[in-house]
Amino acid sequence: MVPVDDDALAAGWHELMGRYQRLTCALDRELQAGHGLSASEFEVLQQLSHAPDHSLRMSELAESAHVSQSALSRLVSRLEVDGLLQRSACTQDRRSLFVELTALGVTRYDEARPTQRRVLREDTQQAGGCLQRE
Amino acid sequence: MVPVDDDALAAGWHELMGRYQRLTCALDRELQAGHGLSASEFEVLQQLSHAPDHSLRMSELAESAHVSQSALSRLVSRLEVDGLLQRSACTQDRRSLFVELTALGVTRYDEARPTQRRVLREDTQQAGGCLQRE
DNA sequence: AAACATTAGATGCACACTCATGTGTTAGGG
DNA sequence: CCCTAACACATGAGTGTGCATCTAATGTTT
Repeated sequence: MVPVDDDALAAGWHELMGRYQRLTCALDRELQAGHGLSASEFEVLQQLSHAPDHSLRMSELAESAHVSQSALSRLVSRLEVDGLLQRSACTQDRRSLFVELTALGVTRYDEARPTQRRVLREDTQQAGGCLQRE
Repeated sequence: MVPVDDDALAAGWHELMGRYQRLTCALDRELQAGHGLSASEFEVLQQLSHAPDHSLRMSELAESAHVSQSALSRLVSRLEVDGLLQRSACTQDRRSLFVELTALGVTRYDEARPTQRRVLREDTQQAGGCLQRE
């Protein structure tokens, strides 16, 4: 077991916090201005767009989009009002709900994706950001 | 210039989000339960404790703790009520305020630090977490 | 010196989040 | 079967945050 220096760990965490704050802030600003989406909302659309049939259970979606259960419930409500996705019952387990991207949701995601990618790229270049895997 | 794959960038960002959410959640839970501090509040105490005279200007503190100006203003108000720190005027520039850790604040930070380090260590081990620098 | 621009910090407001709990559904004993 | 536990999601209450704006102090221009 490699001995891990606590202070190095704290420094790493501090750096992670910084990068996260900076990126979240930039993404929120640009996605909101350009497409009326928050970073979390974009992330939800992204996970759905990568799912088979553009559809996932709420619980699966919460897991894969790194959003809490209650936050997802409200977030999905908002996006459903906007017409970007829709909930539908799950006949196998009536406790579950499926969330499915609408055509409008697909379009909105496709429009927003270049913006998100651009922000990520800009930050990575400017900050020597270590987003890519080693 | 190395060509950067947009999808790899997005994957890296997704991973960063996950690690941040997981750690923030764990830190908030444990620090709150054990010491009545949020992760942000702990971070502020930490920056102050590493500063000369345990004292920083609000603007410096906001920068180094990765907290927005308005969030810091309220956060400092809370911690001041709790007696962990105190604001004091800056005679050179009366727009600025100094924030200084009180004895109680130092104590509280020293108590909380092992908890924070433990959470970081546990997460790093469990998730192969890449917190340490390369 | 007067007028204007800039900066530091506080605050009203709207909003998203967390926590705890409620409702309805499914699964597992006794 | 019935009763209880576990689960999926929704929701009310409380709280922290961001944005825009305000006040006060400083810097700059003419």
